[in-house]
Amino acid sequence: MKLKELAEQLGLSQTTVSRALNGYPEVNEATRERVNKAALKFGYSANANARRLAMGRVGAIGIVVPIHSSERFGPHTSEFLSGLAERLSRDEIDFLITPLINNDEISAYRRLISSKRVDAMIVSHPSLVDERVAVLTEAQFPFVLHGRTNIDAPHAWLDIDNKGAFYQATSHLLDLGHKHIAMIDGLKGFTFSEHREEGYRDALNERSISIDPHFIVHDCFSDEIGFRETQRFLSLRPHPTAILAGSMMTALGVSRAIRAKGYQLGKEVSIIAHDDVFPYLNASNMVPAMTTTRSSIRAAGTRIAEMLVRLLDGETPETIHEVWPVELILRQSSGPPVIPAK
Amino acid sequence: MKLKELAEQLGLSQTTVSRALNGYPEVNEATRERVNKAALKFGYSANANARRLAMGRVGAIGIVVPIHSSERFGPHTSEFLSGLAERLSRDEIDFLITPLINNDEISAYRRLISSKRVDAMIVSHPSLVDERVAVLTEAQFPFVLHGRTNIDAPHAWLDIDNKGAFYQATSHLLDLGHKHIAMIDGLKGFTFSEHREEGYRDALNERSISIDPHFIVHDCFSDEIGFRETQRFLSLRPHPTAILAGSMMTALGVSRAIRAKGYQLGKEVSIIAHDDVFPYLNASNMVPAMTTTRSSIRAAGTRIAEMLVRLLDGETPETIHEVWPVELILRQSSGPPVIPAK
DNA sequence: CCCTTTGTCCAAAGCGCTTTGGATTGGTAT
DNA sequence: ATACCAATCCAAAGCGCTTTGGACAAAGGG
Repeated sequence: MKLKELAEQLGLSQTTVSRALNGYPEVNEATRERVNKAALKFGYSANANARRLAMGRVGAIGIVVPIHSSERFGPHTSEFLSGLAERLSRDEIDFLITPLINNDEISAYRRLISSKRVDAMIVSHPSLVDERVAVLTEAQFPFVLHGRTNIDAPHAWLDIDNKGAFYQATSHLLDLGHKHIAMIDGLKGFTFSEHREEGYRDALNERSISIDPHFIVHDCFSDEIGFRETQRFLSLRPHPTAILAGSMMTALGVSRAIRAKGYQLGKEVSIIAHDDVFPYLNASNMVPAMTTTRSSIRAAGTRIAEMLVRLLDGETPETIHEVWPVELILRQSSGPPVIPAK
Repeated sequence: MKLKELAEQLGLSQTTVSRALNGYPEVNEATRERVNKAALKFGYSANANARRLAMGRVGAIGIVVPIHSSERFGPHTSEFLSGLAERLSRDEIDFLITPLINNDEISAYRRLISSKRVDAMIVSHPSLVDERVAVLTEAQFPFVLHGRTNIDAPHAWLDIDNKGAFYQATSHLLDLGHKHIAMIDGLKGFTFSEHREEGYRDALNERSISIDPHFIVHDCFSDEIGFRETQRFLSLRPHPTAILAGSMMTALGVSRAIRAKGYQLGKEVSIIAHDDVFPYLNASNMVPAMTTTRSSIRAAGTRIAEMLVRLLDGETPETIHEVWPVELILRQSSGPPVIPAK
């Protein structure tokens, strides 16, 4: 069933039917109702391609997901997308996921722009100087950045206070009396990793505690990395009495390694993890309950969707950005250091 | 830059340029090369909407993701999508995710069909008699089902042998001497959950062991459910000496509860989990290493993408279906039951 | 009673691409 | 020479929708 046929059925012109369906004012309410009823009855729904061709607007936003790299389609991404979806579905905007294979991100973004298949894009995991952001702003293509980058050009973004989070966590451990604090951070180069490290370093520097490079790891977030690196940490002399974990996945591995060594969490070795709030992995349910810096990545997705809608409604990107504070939630996995009973 | 302009630049007709770009034979190789170069130089890339409108083909497949329900956008979904992406990106097919809010699945599928925005769809988590499958086959819309359903109409699907997996796991536990085996399965109504329960029941019936309804739980897959239900199990008299967990998330909670009770995994209480193979959560890395029934959901995604491509190439759905066997991998979390030292 | 306004509706012109049905050319067979 | 064929290229007709620029009638103002 196409518009033309529907119009014929109703004895109206395509124009009127189209307008009725799209809520334009210049059509009689009675007519509109008649049209709506008929559309429902015949199961008519506009051909999206034709519609977009005619309007120039698409009703979809684009996301490029690298599928082979380490920041792959993991639990963070899916929580984030889930949050996005929550808001975007209200406006019937769906999203187009372009998987990236050859790792040529920039050209993937370029193609997506010129193919006119999306109205806007979301870019995640920025580096300190992110070329994608540069390309998109230059092309005047609307987008929201999840994270921060140092590119000058005005653009919309939302980020959490990663630096503050790790500063807080580190300071808290220092307050508890820890002198040797290790960190398993995200991959080098990403802004969030750098910011976290900054927070960590600032806290240590503030107390004039020297920073041991062996205590800093940059890698992907996984149980395995957490386990392996913690084993390494614990074999050092002196070993760290507290570990910052960049994600809950990492934290699982860290906890495992601590326990494997016969230590108790929050006693011989403390741990504070960053928690993106996964519905299936709850920090407060762990044993012992895990102290975390907490910020829902899902909520961030929802908010970013909100920003995107504002952007598409014509709001200027300059005014759209937010930094979310991160709360430190004290639970049992962090406590004053205890000398291991030898 | 649009086709017309490019054609003018080249002094050719739109027809020729279009054909050159799309690899049609009736254009001189020299001309084709000239066109390709120019396209590259001017950064021309066809407007996807116009192209689709003209061709009737889209270059995207659709997925409806319920975002509020329990089978939400979780780690399973993202691993699966990741697998899909791996294969689809080769053919430059991207996917359109339609978030579902009001839970009116059927009409979401209907809209997606009639809006002509996708060439095919993937449907996941079927129930025993799945209405979506019925609607799609009736509409003659190409799709691949991830899982199985009892709908007669021929359709393409791929499923793992859930029944066999749980039959194997249960039998193994019985071989070890367990008499009281509990199961935390997926939500009631989904085919995979039902199949798993069948496998479990068959194994028990085969040995004439009566089935205690208190030992069977249907719920979503999460750490929390695993923990809570295992606590409940362990408070029963007699309590189960082995627990089947439907997912690795669940298994985490189960392990936690077992340990919290002061029991050792594989001793007082054994556990076998179904492992969908998450890159960030490795069964063999756990302590003790976890016995699992193992089948990569990511690989399934890739294979389903493959099937989809075949379907779009005109292959008939009748011939496209596969059941994947599931391997039981014995590790340390399962062993003969040990009477708790009271 | 004529003129303007307002409320409805319509015909037709795009949107940018693919594809059908030729037209043109140069070469080969008759 | 004539006819025929293959190799190239092109003009124009869609694809199904939105939107511009009126047309037409009823209503209101003088």
